[in-house]
Amino acid sequence: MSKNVTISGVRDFNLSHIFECGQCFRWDREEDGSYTIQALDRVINLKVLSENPKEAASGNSKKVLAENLQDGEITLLINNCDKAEFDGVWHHYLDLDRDYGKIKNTLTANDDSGHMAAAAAYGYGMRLLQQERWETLISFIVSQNNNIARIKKCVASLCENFGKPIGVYRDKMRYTFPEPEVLAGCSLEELQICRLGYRAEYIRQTAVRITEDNEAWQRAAALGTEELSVYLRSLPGIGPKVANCITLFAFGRYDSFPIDVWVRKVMSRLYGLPENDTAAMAAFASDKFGDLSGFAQQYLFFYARENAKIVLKEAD
DNA sequence: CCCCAGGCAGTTA
DNA sequence: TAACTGCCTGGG
Repeated sequence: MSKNVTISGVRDFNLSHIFECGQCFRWDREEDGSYTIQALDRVINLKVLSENPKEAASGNSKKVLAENLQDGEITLLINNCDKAEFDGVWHHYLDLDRDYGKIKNTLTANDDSGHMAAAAAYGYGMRLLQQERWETLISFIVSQNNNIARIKKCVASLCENFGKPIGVYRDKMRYTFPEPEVLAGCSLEELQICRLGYRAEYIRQTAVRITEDNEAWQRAAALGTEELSVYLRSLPGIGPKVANCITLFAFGRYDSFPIDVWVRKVMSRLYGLPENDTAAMAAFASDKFGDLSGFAQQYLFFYARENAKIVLKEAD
């Protein structure tokens, strides 16, 4: 509890944009604005010590769409973690080696509509986390036809009921994400303790598949993006959207472009593509965003969802 | 009480 | 292959 480490000179880093853009589900926003994160069989608390002066000066950054959200350096305070652990584990998890300013510039320069520029400015400090494969796979099966509040509860319940305790932090016992063999050994009734609904059967069957043919699962990481996607979609409960989330969030395939209801709205109402033509949307992303499609998707998704009334008001 | 949430799978035409 | 529909659950 007393271990601390500070990291200064961090650019393009905004806690709420990173954790509330829907890529991960095991975090809690604390009263002081810090975030407690559970991942990699560990738990830490992240706090931003020095705010971007320009953003702070703007008063309410949520209401400002563009100019005021320029880059600035912040200092991170990480609790329950020492320097060695941060360097060895969390630095990579938080994707701190990547230059997001450069990514935003490239995406913006390739889109003269101005929508990408607005979305990237709005989502200032968003980063794609380098998440664990197995946890991400199960979490996004849970996510289908579901809302974020309930997804978080389901995932937390899976950990509390079937994970291993890793100690008390901030007055709560923390647990690891359950291993494939554990979920594979659960009956449907046992899994339903977590209120997973019809997704319980998908999770059980997928856990069984991955346990029984673990080699295929291990080999998947070496596959090309399309072959990886085919493999993932062969697992119960994984369709095109969930597969794209997994390749993007857990396998670092940044050419992935998950198309969900929000991205569909953006593509149709901002970029003028036919509402139901996901193939055209995928082709558009591939052409316009290329190897940076995943970053574009996160900026656009977050921008649309947080500003639905403003951004998507035209065409009802 | 109704609507629906970051879809998927099975069934029709 | 495109369109249609049911699905667990609980938040708003």
